[in-house]
Formats: sequence, C-alpha cells, structure tokens
Amino acid sequence: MSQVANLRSYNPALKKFFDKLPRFNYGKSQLKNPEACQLLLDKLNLKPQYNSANLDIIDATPGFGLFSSMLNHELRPRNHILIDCHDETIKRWNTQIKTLHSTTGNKENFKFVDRDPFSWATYSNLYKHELLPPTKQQSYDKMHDELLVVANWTGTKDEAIIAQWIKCCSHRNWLMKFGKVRMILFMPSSTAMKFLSEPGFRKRNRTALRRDLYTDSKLIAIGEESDVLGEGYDPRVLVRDQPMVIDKAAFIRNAAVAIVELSPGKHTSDAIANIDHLLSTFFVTGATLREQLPKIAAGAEYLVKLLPDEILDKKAGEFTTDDILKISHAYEQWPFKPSVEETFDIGEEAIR
Amino acid sequence: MLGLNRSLLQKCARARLQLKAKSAIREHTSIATNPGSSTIPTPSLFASRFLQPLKEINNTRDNLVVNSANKITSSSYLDLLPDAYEIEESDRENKHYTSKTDDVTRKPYEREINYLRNMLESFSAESFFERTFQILKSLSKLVNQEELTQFGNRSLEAITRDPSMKPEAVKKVIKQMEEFCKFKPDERTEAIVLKSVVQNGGDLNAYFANLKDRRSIKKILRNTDVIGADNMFQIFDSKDIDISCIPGELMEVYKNYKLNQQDGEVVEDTIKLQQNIEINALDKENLDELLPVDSFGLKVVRHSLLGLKPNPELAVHFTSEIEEIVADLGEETRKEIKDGKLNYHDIYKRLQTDEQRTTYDEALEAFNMERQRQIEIRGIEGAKEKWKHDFEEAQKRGDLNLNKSMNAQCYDWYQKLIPLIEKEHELCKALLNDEKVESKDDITTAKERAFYAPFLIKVGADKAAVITILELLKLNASGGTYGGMRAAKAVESVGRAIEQEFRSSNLANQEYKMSVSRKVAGSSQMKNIVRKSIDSLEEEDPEWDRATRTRVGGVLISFLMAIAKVKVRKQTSNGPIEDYHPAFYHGMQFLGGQRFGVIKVHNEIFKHLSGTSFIETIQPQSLPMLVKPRPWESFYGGTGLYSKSPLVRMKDAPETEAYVKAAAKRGNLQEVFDGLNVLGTTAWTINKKVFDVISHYWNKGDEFLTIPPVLESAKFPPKLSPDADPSERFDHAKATIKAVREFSSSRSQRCDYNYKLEIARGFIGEKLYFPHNLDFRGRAYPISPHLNHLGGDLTRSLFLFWEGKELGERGLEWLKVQLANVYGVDKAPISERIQFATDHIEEAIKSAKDPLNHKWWTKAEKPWQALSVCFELAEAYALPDPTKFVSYLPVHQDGTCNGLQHYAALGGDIEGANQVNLNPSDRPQDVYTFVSKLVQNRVNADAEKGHDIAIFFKDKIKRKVVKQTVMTNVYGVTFVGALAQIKKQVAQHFGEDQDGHIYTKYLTKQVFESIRELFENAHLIQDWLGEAAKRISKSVSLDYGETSNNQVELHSSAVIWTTPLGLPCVQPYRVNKHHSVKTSVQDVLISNPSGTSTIDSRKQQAGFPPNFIHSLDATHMLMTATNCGESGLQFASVHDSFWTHAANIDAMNEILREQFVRLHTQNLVQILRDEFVERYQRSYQILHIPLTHELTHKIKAIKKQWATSIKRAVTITDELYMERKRLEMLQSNNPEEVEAAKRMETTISVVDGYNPYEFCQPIKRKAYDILAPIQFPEVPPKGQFDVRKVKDSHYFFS
DNA sequence: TTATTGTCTACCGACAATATCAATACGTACATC
DNA sequence: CGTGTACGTATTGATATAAGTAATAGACAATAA
Repeated sequence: MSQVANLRSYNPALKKFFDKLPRFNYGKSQLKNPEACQLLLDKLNLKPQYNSANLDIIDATPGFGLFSSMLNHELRPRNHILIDCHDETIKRWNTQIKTLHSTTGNKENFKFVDRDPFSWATYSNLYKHELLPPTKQQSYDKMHDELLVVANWTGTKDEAIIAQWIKCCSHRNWLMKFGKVRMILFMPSSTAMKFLSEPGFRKRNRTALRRDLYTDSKLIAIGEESDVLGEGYDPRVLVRDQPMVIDKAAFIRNAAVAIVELSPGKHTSDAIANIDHLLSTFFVTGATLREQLPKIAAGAEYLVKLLPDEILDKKAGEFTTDDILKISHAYEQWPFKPSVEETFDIGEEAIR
Repeated sequence: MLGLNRSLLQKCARARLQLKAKSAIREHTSIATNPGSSTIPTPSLFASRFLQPLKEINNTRDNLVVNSANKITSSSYLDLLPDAYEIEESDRENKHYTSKTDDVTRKPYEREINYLRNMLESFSAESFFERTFQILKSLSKLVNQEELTQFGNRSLEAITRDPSMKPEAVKKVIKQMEEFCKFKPDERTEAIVLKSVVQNGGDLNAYFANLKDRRSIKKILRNTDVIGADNMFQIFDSKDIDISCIPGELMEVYKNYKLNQQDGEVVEDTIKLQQNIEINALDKENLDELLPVDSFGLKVVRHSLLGLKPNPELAVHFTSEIEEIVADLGEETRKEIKDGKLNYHDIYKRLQTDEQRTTYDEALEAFNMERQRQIEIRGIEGAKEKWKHDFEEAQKRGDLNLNKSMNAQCYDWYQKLIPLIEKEHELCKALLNDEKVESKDDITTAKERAFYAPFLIKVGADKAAVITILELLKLNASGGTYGGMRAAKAVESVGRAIEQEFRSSNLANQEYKMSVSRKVAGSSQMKNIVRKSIDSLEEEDPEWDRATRTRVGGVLISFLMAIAKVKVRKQTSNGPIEDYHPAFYHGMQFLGGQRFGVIKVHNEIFKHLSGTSFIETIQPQSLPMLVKPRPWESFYGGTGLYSKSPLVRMKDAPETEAYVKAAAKRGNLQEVFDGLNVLGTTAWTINKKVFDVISHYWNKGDEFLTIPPVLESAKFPPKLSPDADPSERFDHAKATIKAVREFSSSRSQRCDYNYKLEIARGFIGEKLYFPHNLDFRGRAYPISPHLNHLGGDLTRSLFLFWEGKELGERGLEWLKVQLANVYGVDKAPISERIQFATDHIEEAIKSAKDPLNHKWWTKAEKPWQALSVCFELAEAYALPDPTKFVSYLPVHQDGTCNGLQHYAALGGDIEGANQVNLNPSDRPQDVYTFVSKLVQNRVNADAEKGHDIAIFFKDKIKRKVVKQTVMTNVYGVTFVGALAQIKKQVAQHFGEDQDGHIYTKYLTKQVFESIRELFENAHLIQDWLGEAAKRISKSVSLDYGETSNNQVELHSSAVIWTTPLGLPCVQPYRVNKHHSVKTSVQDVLISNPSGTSTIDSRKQQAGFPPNFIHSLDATHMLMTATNCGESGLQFASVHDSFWTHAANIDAMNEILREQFVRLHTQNLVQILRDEFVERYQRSYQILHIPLTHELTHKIKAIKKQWATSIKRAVTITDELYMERKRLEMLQSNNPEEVEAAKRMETTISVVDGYNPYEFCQPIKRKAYDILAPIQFPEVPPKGQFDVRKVKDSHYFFS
C-alpha cells in the first residue's frame, strides 16, 4: 500500500484507519482496496456532475468506510451523512471523525448517524433533526445535483431493500420525491443479474420490469467472482454499460457484488397500477400471455380480443415496457375487470 | 471491454465446473486411502475377524448399486422392471422401529408393496392379465412366498368376480401366475376356482369328480369368505359332497340344510337391494302409497332427516310400535304425535315409565339402524338427487338463471362433467389395452396417464363427477385462503374422496358374498359364518399413495375447471352485458416470496355458498350417527356400519400406527376401548329451543354475539396518494391485509356455521351419537368433523343429552352453578355461584321466555350456553317443584388449569397444588390471580429499589396480563413467545409505546420467574421430561447400519411411552423428505412419510413435556369415562371439561377425583423412566469429553488400530458394528467366544466403568466425541403434597 | 475441527410451495477399430 | 465382437419467487473457513 497516498481520492488523514481490516463485516461485502475504489470512482466520474458546495451525500451502511471516505475526498460534499448501526462500525467512525476533527477539523463534513439504515424513519429524521438542510425539489428530467445516495446492500437479505427502493422510484416518494436522485448501490451480484436484465433474459422478473419502467439504471461495476467474466449477467447489459471488473481480492467477504447506478425514470407507478398485482401471476410460468390470461381473473380470456398476437404469444419474461403498457391499457377496457382490491392476493398465513 | 456472447459464457462456465468436480474427486480419494501411522499394534484375533467385513463394506459402499425397487413408487406400471428388483432375503424381513425391545416391526418396502397391490387389484378386476402378471412378478421380488400366495389369491378373487371368467380360464391364469410370478397356489386358490365353477358356469360335479380327497375338499370349503353364502348352498347340493367334506364350522349349517331341504324359492335378498337401491330423496309418493293415510305416526316418519325415504315395511313397523308404546299416554299427546307435531325426542320426553322409554329406545334404535344404513349406502347419490331435483324445479319455473340455486348450478356442471370423464376413462382403458388412440386435443402423454389410469377407472364417471364438485364446494367452505382453497389440498382431497368411494363400493361387494338368493334353512347362520370369516381376515386393503390420489384429483379438477361456468352480468354505459366466467380457476398466491397454487372460486359462487343447504351432500362419515357406534375392539372400527376409522389419528406416522396396532393386537387397549365406548354411547339430541334463537339471528345476517355478519365485501382502507411515504404504504398494505383477513374469516366462519347449523337442523329431534377416536397422545375427539360438542360456545349450546334426569335438590343447585359458570361467575365459591343464579333467576326465566327481546343472557361470557341453561331453568321453575324437573342439559365441570394440576400432582408442590385446587379449600383458587400477585410482589420489590420500569408497573399487574403465559407455560412456551403474548397485554392495558419492548421484556422475565417459583417441582419434572426427550432424540441405535439397504437415519429414535392405560404414544415428529408430483393442475409437493427418517429432535424435545401431560389427562378422562359408564352416568368430555346431568354431578365429581388419585398414587415419572431405560437400552449417546481425558486416549488408540486394519477412517457405523458383534459374542454358546468377547475391547466397551455423563461437555469445542450407553437422569424428588387430598377438594373440577 | 451465521421460538385437533433449468445419470444407436 | 462415442431422455438439484426484517435472547443446526 505504499503508493496509496498518491491516489487522487485517498484521504491521507485517514490512512491509519484503513491499514487494518475490520473484525466483523456484518454480512456485507465491501471494498478494501484503495486502487479498486479509485478505479470505481474514475468510472463513476461524478466530480463534474456535482458542486461540492451544495452536495449532500447520504451514505447507508458505509461499513469500515474505505469507499465512503474516498468518495468523500473526491467530491468534498457539504454534508456526508453516514448511517450505520453496528457496534464496530459505530466505534470506528466515531474515532475516525474525532481524529478528523483534531487533524483536518472535519472539513470532510462527515456526520455519523447511529440509526438503522434499513428504517425509512432514519431518513426523514435527517431532515427533522436538521442534520441535513432541506433538499431542493428538482425536475425529473435531469439528475438531481444536490443529493446523492450511496448504499451498500450486499447482505443476503438485502435484495428486498433494492426492490423497495426501486418501488420508491416508481412512487417518487421517500428521497426520490426530491427529483431524479442518483443512487449508487452496492448489491449482491445475483440481485443485479435479475433486476438489471432485459426482456427475454432468463432471469428477467417482475422487479426487472419495474426497473425498466420506472428507473434509469446502469451497471457500473461487477466483482470478479468467477473465471468467466460477466457470467450470469444479461450480455446486453454488459455490452451496453461496459461495467468495469473489480478484482476478487479487492473485496472483503466475497466479490459477488455489483455496483449499480439507479435513478427515477420517466414513468411513475400509475402507469400500470391496475395490473401490477396481476403481474406476479404472469411471471409464475414460462407460458405465453395467451395461456396465462385465464389465471389472472375469472373470465380474463376476454383480453385476447384486445391484444395483438405478437404480445399474446410472448412469455412474461419477454415483455418490454411498451408491451406492458399496452396490456395495462387493454385491461382497462375490460368491462368485468375486478377492482384492485379484489385482485389482492393474500396467503393463508396472512389470513389467520 | 466485454464483448461477450451468452452461449460462449455458458460453455466456459460448464467446462470450468466439470474441472472442479474432477479435482474434488481426486482430493477425496487421496484422503480416503491415506492409512494411519504404521506403528499401531494389530487387533486381537476376533476383532480382526470382525473387521474383515468392514473392509469390504468400504469397497462396496462406494459403488453400492441402489436397488431399483426404491423407484417403484415413482414409476407407473409402464416403467416397472420386475427383473431388476432383487432383494436379499434378509432385507425382506421385518425390521424394528425405534427399539428392538419393543415387538413392533415394519415391513421393508411397504410403500412399494402397497402401491403394487393397489395396481394388482385394479388390473385383476379389469382383467388385464398381462399387467396383472407383471405386477405380481414385481411383488414376488419384494415379499415372501406366503404373502405372495395371499396377494395372488386376492388378485384371483378379483378376476373371478367377472362372471365371464370360466373355470378353465381361471385355471389357465393360475398356471401362468405360477410360471411367471413364482406364485404357489394353496387351498384358498382352489376355493377361488371352486367359486368360479359354481358361479361362472362350470360343471360342479365334474369338478368334484376330479377331486377325490375328502380332506382337501374340507380345507377348500373352509374358505367360506371366498366361496360366499349362496355358492356354499349350491355346493351342499352337489352329489359329491357328503358330510365328510364339511369342515367343523359349517357342520351345523350343513346338517340343518340337509334336514330341511326344500326347493329354493328365489327371493330378493335385502342385502342385494343395497347395491343398486334407487333412493329418490324427494319422492315421497311411494311411501304414501304404502302407508295408509291415517296410519299412526306417518307424519312422524315423514319428519325424518336428510330427505331419506324410510323403508316402508320398517316405517310401518316402527310406527305401530310407537302406537303401542304411547297407548297409555293422554289422548292429547297421542294426537300430537299422530299429527306429526312431535319429533322423536319430544315423544321420548312425554314417556312416563322407564319401561316405555326402554321399549321406545329399542324401537327407535332398530328403525335408526335402517336409516343409518341407508345414509351410508346412499352416500353421494343423495347429493346428485338433490341437485337434479332443484335443477328440474328451476326448469319447471322457467328460471334459467342457475346462479340462484347452487344445487341446480351443480347439476348443470355435473352433466357437463360426465362426458369429459367418460372420455378420459376411454383413453385410460385404451392405454391399458395398449391401444393407440389419437386425439388431437389430448395433451396428456401416455406416461402421465399411465400413473393414474389404473385408479381413475375404478370409479364411474357420474360418481366421480359428483365427488369432484362436492369436494371443491366443501373445501371452499373450510375457509383458509381468500376466495379459494389450496390447490394441493384440493387435488388430494378429491383423489381421497374417489378412493373412499371405490372402497365403499368394495365393501358392498363383500356384503354380496353374504347374500343368499333362496329361502333355505340356515341362511342366516351361513351369513354369520361368512361374515365372521371375512372379519377374521387380517389383511387390510392398502391405501392409495398420495401421489396417486393427487394425480387422480388433478385430472378431475382440471376437467371441472374447464366446464364449470357461471353467468355474470354488468351494467355498462351501453346497457347490461353478460358473460360466462369459469366458476373455478387456478392461480398462484405468494407468501413470503414462496408461491402456492390456489383454486379460486368465482365470487358469484362464493357469495351463495354460506346460504346453501348442504346436508344432503355431506358424506355420511362426516355426520353424527343415528345408532350406537360399533364398540371399539380393534385398531379399526368404532364408526359407521360401512366405514372404518383408525383408533388413533395419524398424519403420516407409520411408527405410531405400528405401535398402536401392536398394542391392540396384544389386547393391551381394552381399558382405552372401554373409555371410548362410553363416550360413543352417550346419546345426544339437538336443543331445538336454542337452535331456533340462533336460526333467527343467523337469518338476519347481522353480526350478533359469535355470529359473524354477512358481508358483501371487505372494508378496505381509503386509497393512498401515489407519493405516500414508504412507511405509509406499508401500513396501508397491512391494513388492506387486515381488512381482507377479517372479511375472509367472517365469510368462512359463516360457511362453517352454516354447515354446523344445517346438520343440526337435520338432526333436530333425532337421537345422535358421536363415535370418538384419539390423537396420538390418547386425547379423544369426535370423528364427525363439522358438528360435535367440541365446538365453541354456539356449537356447545346446541346439544342436550337424549336421556333426562330428574334434578333433585343438588341437581337444581348444579344447574344454577352451570348458569353462573357460563355467565362468567366461575371463580366464586359454589354457594356464591348458586346465589348468583338465584339472584338472577327472574332474568334467566325472562330470557328463556323471550330471548329475542330480553337480552340478559347475551351479556354472559358464553351467551349461547347461558341461554341454554336459561331455558332449562325456566322450565324447571315452571313446575311447582323445580327439583322434580327432568333435565337434559349437560352440566360441565372444568379442571382449573388441568395441565398444571397434573404437573402439581407429579411434582408435589404444596403451593402449586393449592393454587390449582388439588388441596381442599373453601374458596376456589385462581392460579392466574395468584401468579399475578407473585409478579406484583416482585415488581413492587424492584420498585422499592428504584427500578424505573418496576415503578411504572407498580400495583398494576392484572390477572389477564399473565393468564395466557401461565396457560401456555404448560405447553413449553419460550421466552420469546411469552414476550409476544405479554406485549399484546401491555399494549392493551398500558397503551403502545415507542420503547414498550423494554417494559415488556422486564415484565416477561418477572412472569417467568414467578411461575417457576410457584411450580418449582413441577418445573423440575418438565425439565426432566425435556432432558429425557433430548437424550432419546439425539441417541444412536446400536443397530444403526445393520441393514445396508433400507435407509435408517442416524438419529431415528422417537420418544415413545405408554400411558397407564396401555396406549403406546409415539411422537411422530420426523423430518420427512418431499418430492413433487405433476398433475394436470400444477405440481404438488408430497411428503414421503417414513418411520425411519431423521427425527426432528427439536420438536421431540419441545413436544414431549406437554404431550406426556396430555397423555395423562387423557388417561384420567378415559378412566373417569369408564367409571361413569359403569355407574350408569351419561358422560361426555372436552379434554379437561367433563359433562354429565346436573343430578349426577356429585357422583361424577367423586369419580373423577377418585380416578385422579388412583392415577397419581403411582410414581408416574419413575415408571416412565423405567420404561425408557428398558426401551432405549440399545441406544447410545454421542458425548463430548475433554481431549485430555484418559478415556479419550483409550478410544483414540482403539480407533487407530482399527483404522490401520481396515485401511480407512473408522466411522460411527463401524463402532456400533463392532460393539454389536461383541455383545452377540457374549451371548454365544461357545465359551471360547464368550471369553474372547470379555477380553475384546471396542470404542464403546471401554466406556464401561466411567460415567461420561459426569465429565462430558455441553459444547463440541475442544472435545472428543464418544459413544456411551444412554442414561437418564434420576427422577426429581417429589414435594410434600399428598395427592389423596384431592378426594376432598371440591374445586378440583368445578 | 472451529467459528460464524441462520433458524426458531406453544401442544393437540390440522391440512403441505412450485416452476424452471442446468447438470448429471442413464440408455441406445452407431461407428470404427 | 467388443468398445467407445455421440446423442437423447429421465432424474436430481439449485434457484427464483415477493419485496419491510418489527423486537426480543438463547439454543441448536448448518455452513463456511
């Protein structure tokens, strides 16, 4: 690590903290290699897009914080909120910030928040408790340039959170209510493979379709987990986004990680609200829409009359955003369509 | 950067993986062949002799050929490979379950055998001979010769049922069976031939001419169940038969017959009638013709239930009997009876003398016997007739909208369904005949069809159609999923119902054997002999396996879904539009990301379900019985005339089944039977007065007390704005779920109540019985599922005893106590409860007089039962002397926290015994209040010390807060579970709070400690039970690895104990493997039940303490039942609530206390321990002892020695094997071997002399694992409480 | 072998996940020695 | 004639599904290192 100090985004003031790796990783994978972080930051190329003086960063689950600190050093934000609630991490960051206070006067503007990054309330409280100044509402036509969200959701159960944050893009609520806020998300590679896949790819699922409709996304980087590069990802995504490959050794825990950039897209949830529930039924089997129709509601065969063959003969995984909008539109025309509540499927467990 | 193409990626990946696999294998082998150090001493002579086979085991195990017999159950008949099933003789022998010390065995390959037997039956009955041979040949590989002969005979019997099977053909079949299947005929086989000679047109004389040996004729004729009654008489007529051919049991009939021989006048036998009896449920004209209009009691009979048409002769007979009995009654009563104003129970109530009642009961019983028979035989026909009737009525009215009448709708579906099923039957038969039928819209492959074809064809298309519709409607009513039912459950249920139908038609066949078509002397005697012979057959028909049921059900349901439509209308801007939507459709629902299949019911159908009368459509087994159930005397029995129920309910627990069967066979269960028979012979009737009130509120459709309202749709929360915060969205989703849940549960509850009430309505005035059976711990449950006295308040209020008992002084008091109890005043002394009733007697009487307006009763804790008591009291007080009132109401005596009572008796805690009323006291004690006080004390003490949370709770702990936790403590509730309970209470009493959980946590701790303090010894026992279960469930049997082929898992010992009445209880918790089965609807997951799969140790441990206690309370109940029965008391129970007439409560209380004392004066836990020590003597425990211990070194040395010898690492199987050999040798006759065995050391034998339980470590870390003989901790000492005091404790049950 | 992570949490009556695809295992036809 | 190879099919095993994971604590099984 001799040349580490020479890296552009490396904050020398924190060097001593990153020499030693953390004892626990709390089920998350993270980057431990400064060079890799630097390359990632290069690839992200965020600097030109933000103005340090107005930029607030919300950084969920920074872990031991190498990437966070380098991102910080790169962008020099007005506020950099770190949210984590694991003992080791809390201790580590508190001492780090203390050290910074005495060395740089914390010009890095780190603020550590000892709350659960999983909880929605944590974020609203940032504003409530004035840890952050109110974020300006901006247009959804261009990237929000005063707020950046970074999060590490690489745990085994974190996929749900990614799915939910995608839903937030569709509803334009939560932090997404401020505008087209960029999220840099570390997620399990298997999650990225599913959620980022394009129509027709084997792993394409309902959330991938939602992502397609409601967000703009880009695969920034992938961990080198197998010897076949990009194995498991939709090749079209690899070709389109040209993600960088991060060396296996650069990770703590494992390299089954993808780094994805996500922001709210042009559609919102009402685009297909009427059939959102029914989509799960479509994705159950590999049968065509024509075959699936009777399963969504009694008498839904009727829709055959309203849809072109080319869509009817598609499988759920092959739907494009256009297709799904057309299906939604057709459904709207159906006189016997059940109400949204009636299509609310609830499992037995929930009934007890 | 990454110009990658997909297929390339995948190819690379594949190549890489293959590489990995290869290297893994290499590594593995190099480890395996690595011998230990070379400086090890060689084992002793004997030891090395035993080690020899181990070397081979190693070699054969790696390339062990899995016998393809294991695959039988996952193959259709097309894929059977009889030649591949080679099973060693030793692997065909019966094996033991958990313990060799119990004489309870299992048959290896039982599932496979049963599967094959079912197919054998089917192919034989349908005369597919080639297939029959194929199956029999497969069977020949799995079973011994004796069984093979038995199965072959079974097959032949089925074959000869076909009248076109001439004797020669039968003989040819037998010949082929011998040739291909190693079948060996016996006398029974010959009897079958004989039957075919008589029945299917052979020359009897020629037959006997060839058979000169009298003795063998005798042997053949002994098989009366094969030959049948009618045929036997024909044989008697044969000139070749003389007395020397007649076996002993037939001698008398024979002589009798020959003596009175007369020309056979051909008559219709009643039993023959049964088979094809055409019962038109609604056609009463026939009856009217037969019964003169003024015949006494015609209307009485007409009153009968379920639209049954009574047998005219019997009806006439019955009514004339009634006429005779009531002759002495007043003119007015007789008129009432004659006018049909009185139902059967009303009449019974009017009778004045015991003699009248006895005669009446006898007459009714005889009449009901016939009705019961009709109900059972009619089965599903009743449903069809009802549908048809309603359909035709609707047509007559010109009413084309079938939606209005569910039944008419069903008939429409039924008619449309039949052709589909018929078509499928054709396809199945074609397949079985190897005919190729091309059908363009037949998407089912031959392979798939082959799985269900042999079974589907067993039930006719029309019956299958009815069953399918009925099951789907029934399941839907059973609630659960929102607007539908689990598809997996539905397909299996339909399959099961089909199987059941097939079985009951088989039973009818058996009946046929008993029929005699001529009026001859001795015919009834002959029938009895045949019946006895049939009953003595031990073999049972194997059940269809679940995969088969599922497949059969799947086919039928998919047909129904295809044709069942419902008409829908909708108003649109262009006027009303109409469409036909499927009534049932299949879909998926998601639960925690897992999906499951659902059959949804169209809302239009769903709406009508809770208002439809189903009583005609309920299977007879699901109804209460009209006659006394057959008394229990073996494992199967106890129920209706034509159906069998197992003594113990089992969900996939072959071991439980085997143990109970064995006990039944040994005759150990007589006392259990006795108790159950008392429960079964308690006669009930429906409380019409209460029923009418319920009915009134039910029909109003509003929510009232426990009656849920009729709801049109769920009350959904208001819509959310699209940009609502995620947490708001979450709450909204929760609220929606809650709304759906409430709606759904209200609807399914209404469906459920509808069933109950409809049945109750049908049974008003009838005398009914509930046959009972047991769960695996011995607790008794009524078999009829819908309506029984175990239900909630409303259901319980519907029941009265059939018999009445004059109250007397005490009875009146107890009746009052009953009122207080159900009203909620159940914690006061008896005198206060009586006072309560006396104080409120006016209210009660008014409630009874005008229940709709005077609502005092509705405020009771159990309002419906309160109303029921009100009616009773009002009637009593209408008499000049209420004590003279004849009461029919069951009065309850409930154990106060019965589980704790048993624990307290076992543990002998004095304070505990006081608190659950084991100790006499002038006030009833309430354990919940007491615990809450203990908690209070603790909290207050902490508060003194300035504990914040304690100060908050100071003097605020109510009974309610601790109640659930105290109750569930008996069931082994954990801290987390209790936390959840108390949290609910805290939220209710103190409001929700941000960090309420800190408070909850504190309080839970206090509650737990308080309970432990109060029931200290009881808890030691609970712990002891848990520890014993833990050791058992984690033990290893000495016989592990004995059978190489049949997969017995390492930890496979279940906790087994015997109740004081001799019922063996086997905890059925195992980890069952699953596999999925493709059906036409969806794939269905099916578990493979096994008595040898790995034990679910966690459940075994957690379940044992409560299960043991429940087995004791069940024992107590059965003992009490038996004694009450002997004392002539009517008795009923709901586990720990015992019921009898008010007048008999004192007597019952005495009995139940006596029995409790009798039960607990033995040291039950010590007995249990002794039983465990005996049963698990061949079990060993894996213990972790310190690495440094001397024993560790010894065992390591032995293992090293062995490892060198066998050139591989020593496994646990090897250790057990060596020990087994050593122990075998010790028992040897050869003194040399015994001597050697004494000198021989095994890793287990060296443990002898140590007590490793003393120095073993709980954790595996830094420890060495050894095998040690299982030991059980000493039983904790009892406290001071003397259980005999219970005899004087008036509040023990109250 | 040891350390970490994940699972489960009150008994019985009572009742349960499926669809798909890749990889392996198995079987058969065919070719070539 | 046997053997090896290629190809086709049945079986097995892994993975995805949805999308708040409440929160508590302690034992135990499974998995990773």
